[in-house]
Amino acid sequence: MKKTPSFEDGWKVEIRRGILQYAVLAVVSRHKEDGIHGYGIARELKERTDGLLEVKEGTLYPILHRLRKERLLNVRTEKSDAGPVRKVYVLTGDGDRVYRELTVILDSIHEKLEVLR
Amino acid sequence: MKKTPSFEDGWKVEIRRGILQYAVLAVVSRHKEDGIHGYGIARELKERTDGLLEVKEGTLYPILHRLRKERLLNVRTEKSDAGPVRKVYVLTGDGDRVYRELTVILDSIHEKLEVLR
DNA sequence: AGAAATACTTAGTGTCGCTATGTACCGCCC
DNA sequence: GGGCGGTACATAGCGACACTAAGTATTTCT
Repeated sequence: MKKTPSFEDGWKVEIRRGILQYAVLAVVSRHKEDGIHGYGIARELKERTDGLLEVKEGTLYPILHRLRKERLLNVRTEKSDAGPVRKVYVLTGDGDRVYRELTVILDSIHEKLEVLR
Repeated sequence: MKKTPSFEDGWKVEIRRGILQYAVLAVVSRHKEDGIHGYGIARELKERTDGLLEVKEGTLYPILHRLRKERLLNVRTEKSDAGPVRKVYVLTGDGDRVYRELTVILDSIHEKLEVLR
């Protein structure tokens, strides 16, 4: 039985767009010098937002690839004590700059939406 | 000379996704019984958000068509004193319900993003 | 050996905002 | 009466991206 996406599902997908990339930057940013690996990002996103910003792997890894291509993240590899080699991400200088700019934009949008109400 | 979209442009496009449809609902919601026509929505969105949520017509009208198809908006026509016939939009019962649900979701996302920082 | 958790990858799909263009009606002014 | 600017709506084509779904690979525990 194929699950047809409900209208509400659609809204949630759309609203998440863009926000997710910002959320990833935010999580990486909290792990300043040490960095954090993809799987860990997924875990934090889920746990620290009570499941609201949970991401599937097929969503997260493309985001990480993009952010790396844009030079917002650097990657290094690291052996894991349980599982295959990890890719550990840290913010670049640009990444930190963009993250802070986006914070301003998002706050501003939220403020304007309140004005509209 | 073709203008290649910058990285920052890309972010703004993504972050607006979904938000715009909510913003349209918000504007229509403020004009409860009287309703408001498309062009007026565009004007309000631009003026009341200091240009931040300005929409081009090619963006707005598809949104209105979608919202109508989803039965969140009703339409009636109305003669204009300057220009062609207007389509005046009002929220349906469903529209009002979805608008309020989305308000909760958006506030919640904003709150969770602050937790992530 | 098999299961389970960890960890990353990628192909295919649908949606949506944007650009660009087209259509059409009105009032004003020379 | 013809042009112009503002009003008002419609749509084709495009690129970006989250999602679904499936696959690969490594380690630990039983």
